[in-house]
Amino acid sequence: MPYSAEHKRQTRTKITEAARILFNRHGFADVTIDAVMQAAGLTRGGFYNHYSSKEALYAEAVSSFLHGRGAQWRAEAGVDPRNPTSDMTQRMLKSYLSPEHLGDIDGQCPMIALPSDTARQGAKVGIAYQELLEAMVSLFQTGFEERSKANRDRALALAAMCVGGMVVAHALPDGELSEDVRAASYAMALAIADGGNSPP
Amino acid sequence: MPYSAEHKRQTRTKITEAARILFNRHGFADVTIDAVMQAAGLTRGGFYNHYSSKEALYAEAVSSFLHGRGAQWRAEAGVDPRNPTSDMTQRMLKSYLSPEHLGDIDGQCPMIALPSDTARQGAKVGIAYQELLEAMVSLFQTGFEERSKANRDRALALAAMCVGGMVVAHALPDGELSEDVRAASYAMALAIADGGNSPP
DNA sequence: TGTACATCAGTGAACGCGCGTTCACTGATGTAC
DNA sequence: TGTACATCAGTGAACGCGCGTTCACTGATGTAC
Repeated sequence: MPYSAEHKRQTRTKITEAARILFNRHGFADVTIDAVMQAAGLTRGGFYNHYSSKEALYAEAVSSFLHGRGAQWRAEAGVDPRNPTSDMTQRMLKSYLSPEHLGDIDGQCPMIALPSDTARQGAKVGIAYQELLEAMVSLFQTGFEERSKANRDRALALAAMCVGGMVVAHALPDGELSEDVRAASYAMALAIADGGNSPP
Repeated sequence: MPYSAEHKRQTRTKITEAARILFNRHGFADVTIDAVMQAAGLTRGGFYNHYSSKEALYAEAVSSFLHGRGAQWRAEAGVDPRNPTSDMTQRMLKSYLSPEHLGDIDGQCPMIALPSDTARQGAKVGIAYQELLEAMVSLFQTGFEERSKANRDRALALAAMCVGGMVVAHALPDGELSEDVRAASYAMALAIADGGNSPP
């Protein structure tokens, strides 16, 4: 069995990672298979040894964020849901709604970079998006002391605030307004997180 | 001067409106000039009598929402910023974050349907997006009694909550989770709007 | 009032280009002996 | 240990298709007389 399975796995990861970055930068339609393979140091034809279609690649690129770039990013922020600290949610919000995250197109959470592409792709892509959201919601829930319907709703709204603040800031060309939206969203998210079990 | 200016203006509006709906449904890349012109009851070639490029059309399609479908939609919701009532903000939130708005792909606010397309297009598109956001923020500010930095921030965060809740709900394939996000965002938005001048 | 004319919105064929995907081939590598 | 072999990851040319845009032409309509 020439070329170990490990070798193939690594190549596939290189492709996925290159794709994730390019999709973040340019969106689904404006990224070509050729560009992805070149960024991964390979040539066009080999793509179909690893993925059955461009859409399948897209789904995995979104999905890969959770355990790849996203995990690294949580580690840097000192956020670990399996070992929750009292300020975990605050750390998460600070990092997610930071100017650095907004400016880091390549490393940005795909929920921000790709929502409208995602909404129009096939089932696999939607599932990948949902995985990301559920991870985020679950993290917020872990940060709350009590597990209740009210707190789940709070976690969902908090996730919407995080994604919404960044999506809007990202779409605005005016840097000042963009920054104002980000900062206001961050402040409001903190307030929501600090609030009691009932909405503010 | 054959064909009155009025006639040309009407044709242009037909094209823009057809485009707005198709872009909402399928996104920038997956809408062809041919499809737009057909939907407007015209043929491909005439397009460039009205617009200089597909991107210019896109910008105007986004922009047109404010005084077109969006104005109609505000009227139906009983929201008029020039004649503010005490429950204007509540009405706005109820309508924007409603299940109906979420399901109405064709008539949906472009801030929800097209954010990632928008972020990657040219300057005109960004400006159009910003117009929509500013209109929304301004409406929320009008609804608040006092004009202050804290209330502007509250209006910005509220807008982020509205867009975020809908964008996320829109991207999720699981109808139940999608509905939970929408409902939680709506409840939280109401709480934010009802709160005092300080964050909750 | 009626008619010739000029304009330009609209038509539809054609152009050029790039992309997703396929395919016959190559050659690096692990295995059998 | 060394060598022939089989496998399949990777190559790069080619295919087919569709799209944005251009262009020469048509014909509906307002105006001048």
